[in-house]
Amino acid sequence: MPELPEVETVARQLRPALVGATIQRVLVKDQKLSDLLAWELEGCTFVDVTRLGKQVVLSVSSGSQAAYVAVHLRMTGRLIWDDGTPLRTVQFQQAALQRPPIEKHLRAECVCSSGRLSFFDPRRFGTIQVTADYESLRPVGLDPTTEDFTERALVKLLENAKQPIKQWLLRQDRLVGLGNIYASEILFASRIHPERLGAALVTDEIKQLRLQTKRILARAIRHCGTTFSDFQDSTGSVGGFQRYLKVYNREGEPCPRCGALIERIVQQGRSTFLCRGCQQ
DNA sequence: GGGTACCTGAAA
DNA sequence: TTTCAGGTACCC
Repeated sequence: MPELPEVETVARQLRPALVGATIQRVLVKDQKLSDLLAWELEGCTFVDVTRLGKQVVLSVSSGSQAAYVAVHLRMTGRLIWDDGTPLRTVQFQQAALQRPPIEKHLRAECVCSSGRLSFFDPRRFGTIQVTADYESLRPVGLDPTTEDFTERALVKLLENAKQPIKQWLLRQDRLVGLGNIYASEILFASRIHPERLGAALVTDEIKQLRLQTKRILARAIRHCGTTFSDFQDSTGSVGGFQRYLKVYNREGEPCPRCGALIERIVQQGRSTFLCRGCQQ
């Protein structure tokens, strides 16, 4: 589920709730996450929640000791804070369309003084890593929401890109944070055909690519990672479902820009959506 | 680089 | 029943 904006949203929403809470007990329900137990997290206090790439990083400390719990949600992970007030499971809008999390999918839990932080993950792809070295968690790819994502930097990264641009955008060792949905959306907004080779893009296209990447990510973050729906009302109405997405999951629908039918192609085993009218 | 594997559940 | 899923580590 989560690409950069969704992970950013989770981090932002958890931060104020979690900071200051002290961990009393750590429960691990899924053996794959048992590394968690090797750390003495009981007694530690949450001091920050940040995002690194697509990971949510929970910073904890106990006296002078610091540790960092890096949670990668992969496809279906969810981090939910429950402090007894009405449960805000709506972390980002896609989540609002999911069922509420169920006990069967609870993989790990952190019981705190003021509430509990639960990690749900039906598909069990999610990972949790703990380290004392924050820098070791930093991804190699460039974060496109930072100032370092300049036109020059993108030009440089694309110089040797022998892959189709869509596949290249998904590489976390180049840019971090994009996933299958935003990659299609960004290429549509940039009017670049997803099968163009990265190294073949011309200056104007690279300009657009950078601009649209920044624009789309910023807007998505502003909307709390509202990738799929634009539901605003508390009734949970999904009338505006998918209004935000221009091409993703819209095969056969008319392109909102030129009216041509949106197509779905498969690249490296994954769906890409495009408009041939707009993306030559 | 390109398939395949990892898992489970929802939808076709 | 089959296919698909917003991610990535691992194999050749």
